[in-house]
Amino acid sequence: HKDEKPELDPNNPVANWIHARSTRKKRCPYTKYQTLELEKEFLFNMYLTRDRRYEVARVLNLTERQVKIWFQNRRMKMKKMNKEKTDSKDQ
Amino acid sequence: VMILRSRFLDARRKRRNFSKQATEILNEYFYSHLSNPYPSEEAKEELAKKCSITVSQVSNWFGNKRIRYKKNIGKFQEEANLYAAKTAVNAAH
DNA sequence: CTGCGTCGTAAATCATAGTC
DNA sequence: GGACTATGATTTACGACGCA
Repeated sequence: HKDEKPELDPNNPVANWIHARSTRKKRCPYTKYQTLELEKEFLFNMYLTRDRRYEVARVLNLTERQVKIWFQNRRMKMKKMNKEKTDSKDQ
Repeated sequence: VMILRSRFLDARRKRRNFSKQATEILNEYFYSHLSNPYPSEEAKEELAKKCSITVSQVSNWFGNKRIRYKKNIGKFQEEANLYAAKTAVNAAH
């Protein structure tokens, strides 16, 4: 009666966990100025056109990929904030 | 007004440590699923309810716990043994 | 096949609570 | 009552997968 889960780890519990690849870029906190400008751009429009992305990246000295990902993360943050707001309303 | 507003907005970072019972429940789940400590959305909701915290807080807790455990398994060995024993007792009934 | 979308997460960092 | 540590929350950066 000892049916166990499909585990193959002798004594290394973290073996099957999700791990970031070693090639991943280390998180680099953005400056106040960069964040402020990104927020302003987000206020202007939540979704970037390719031209705006290029321009924002150039001005803030970030890559287009970083700007794209910043907007993706910012939209998720907004979604989370909205959810919490409505949840507290409905209780 | 600005002060009140900023206080309200910064309230996100005004935290309270979770209750002892809540931490107990979260740790029981974590150590009894140590080889795959990734609760489903449903499991998170259940844990949130049991702990009287939000689903986001449950996610934060597991994210922090996983990385901090992984970073220093030795430091958590005693805690791991404690909850392993507790789970074993529960399973025996 | 590209390319950007969301979702869930890793890892680092932040901010403060709690402890000695 | 600081210095130090623990802990919850937030910020970058991806991987996986969806869709047009």
